[in-house]
Amino acid sequence: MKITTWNVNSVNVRLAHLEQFLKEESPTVIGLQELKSISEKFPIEACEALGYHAAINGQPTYNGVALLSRLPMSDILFDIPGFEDSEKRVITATVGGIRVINAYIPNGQSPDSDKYHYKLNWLQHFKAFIEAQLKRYPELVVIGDFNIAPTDDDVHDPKSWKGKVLCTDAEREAFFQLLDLGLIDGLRMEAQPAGLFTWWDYRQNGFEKNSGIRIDHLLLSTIVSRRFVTSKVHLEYRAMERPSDHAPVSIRLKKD
DNA sequence: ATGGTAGTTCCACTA
Repeated sequence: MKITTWNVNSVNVRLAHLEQFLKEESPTVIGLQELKSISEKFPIEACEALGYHAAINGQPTYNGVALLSRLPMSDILFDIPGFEDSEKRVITATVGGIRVINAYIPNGQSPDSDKYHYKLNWLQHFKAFIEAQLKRYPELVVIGDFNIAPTDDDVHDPKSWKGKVLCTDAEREAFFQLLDLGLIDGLRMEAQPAGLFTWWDYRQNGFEKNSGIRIDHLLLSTIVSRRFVTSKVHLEYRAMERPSDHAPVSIRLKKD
């Protein structure tokens, strides 16, 4: 089983890249973020033609998330139940016995903005949601664009990022509170070389210089983590012509 | 300290 997360930064602009990824990498399930599309304009036929079922939580202009799966999806859940939020950031489904929560966590803009407080508050509700889901579905993964670089090892230049949004102590604390629920950072299950990132700024040739950060994550529940085989950041998709600013990130699991 | 790029929408806003 292969599980992928990818912030595509507009699903319609990135459709050719997405189709190539589905063809060549054939993930069992992929969580997409930043669709920037209403559900009605999601390229569902193109995905179905490649053998994927689609569950879509779209929104005009901003946000929007979806799950594509080779296997049928069940118990599909939209957003965070009981949390009033006009932004479409979460979609959850059960695939092949695994509960997959796919999220686009708020960016927060800057620590002195209202959006930053919205982010921290959002994370508290997200934590409660994961906790409840874990009780019901112990075989669970949380994937997506977390907009948090957990440690300085996840940042190309920790000095310049210190105290900036995505790297503040409060955001990192919220991230580790998610792990404290009983989740493991999938990409840290095996030793990694320094400079392992998933997002690079479009500006200043960020990717060419590998001045990136690691903000896209796959968190595995204890039971799922026992099936871990390997993980991969698909750098070649960030190196393409007119790419998303995020690379797809995958983990592979043993059958049981 | 600033501004660099990309996507969408109505030309500013978010990232």
